[in-house]
Amino acid sequence: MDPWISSQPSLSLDLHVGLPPLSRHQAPVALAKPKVLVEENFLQPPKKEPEVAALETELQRMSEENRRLAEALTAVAAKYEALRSQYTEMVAAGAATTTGPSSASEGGSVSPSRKRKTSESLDTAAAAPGAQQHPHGLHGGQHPGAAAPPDQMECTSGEPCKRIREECKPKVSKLYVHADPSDLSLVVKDGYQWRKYGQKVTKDNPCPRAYFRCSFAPACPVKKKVQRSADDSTILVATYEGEHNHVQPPPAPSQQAHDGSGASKNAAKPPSPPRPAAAAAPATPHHPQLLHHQQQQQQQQDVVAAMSGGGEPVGAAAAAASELIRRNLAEQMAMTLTRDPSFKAALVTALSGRILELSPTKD
DNA sequence: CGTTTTTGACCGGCGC
DNA sequence: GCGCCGGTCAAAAACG
Repeated sequence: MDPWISSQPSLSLDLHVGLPPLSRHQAPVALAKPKVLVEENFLQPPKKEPEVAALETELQRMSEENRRLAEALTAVAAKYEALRSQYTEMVAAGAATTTGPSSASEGGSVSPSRKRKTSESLDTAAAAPGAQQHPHGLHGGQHPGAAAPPDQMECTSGEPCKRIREECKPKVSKLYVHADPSDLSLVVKDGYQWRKYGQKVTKDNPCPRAYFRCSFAPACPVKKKVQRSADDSTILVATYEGEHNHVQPPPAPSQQAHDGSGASKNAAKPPSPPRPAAAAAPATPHHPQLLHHQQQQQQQQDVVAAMSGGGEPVGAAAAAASELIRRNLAEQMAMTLTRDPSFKAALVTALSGRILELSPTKD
């Protein structure tokens, strides 16, 4: 019987547990826990109609599939880590051979502070508290806060340091955001709080470049440069340097007042619509890690384009490479999501709410 | 009144 | 050595 069930077409646990093709790689881990919730709260009714049985079977099947996918994901992650460490070693070896033992060689001749006034060094000292322990932290990867800004690496020599600094550039990412042409503000909403500390007109671009610093955490080394594209003034190019060593600020009730350089007081500037504005660019990410993934995606797509001979007809090999890269990216994004505790919590909350909503006892 | 933005000046890197 | 240029500082102004 259970008229409730038959009257619930949405009983299908319509939480997208039934993975669309694309999410096949990302769902397993994230859904593992909520699935338990479902089983505990949901399958207890003793009576099992055929539909329920079918659903249960389906659920089990998906559980199995999820497990398989989770294993595959783990394997891929392991391979990725191995490759990454290989790459890191190669880069380190390259730096060692071209520059020698670096920092020690010329030590001492450092300018005590590259800043102007003498008191400045305090600033950098305070800005690198504890967390910045990775002298050669090549792209901190998934470790938020494992990144030391290039300028603050404990390298005290001249050239070697420079070279290493350049090789650590991967931590610089770019984000292209489509902005309303009438909106003159250089505001890129990315979920963080930014404080503008400078603006400059650069040579190669008539539009001024704005410099932002993360204002949420005083010691956060992340900097952001925002400038309109020289080619298309409707495109804002945001360049991020470094990685946040703190959690993302809680989502503001009124988002528009929080990100983008504390735009709350930009009365002189036209009020930008709260909409994140992301037509030409990957949608404004609320998770900076996603942002970085998007950057990586773009970079890797560029690589693919370069591999294909830039302009020449793309061969099957390039297409295959592109496909491979897409898959890898999807997997990386899935890993990022599944590692994010807040994402899991949100998922659990959503599932719980949904289940309660559907529950026959709720009435 | 506290915080943020503006903006001119300063500093260091780099090319010539 | 010199000049250009990008990045940053910091005082003053603006804002809520």
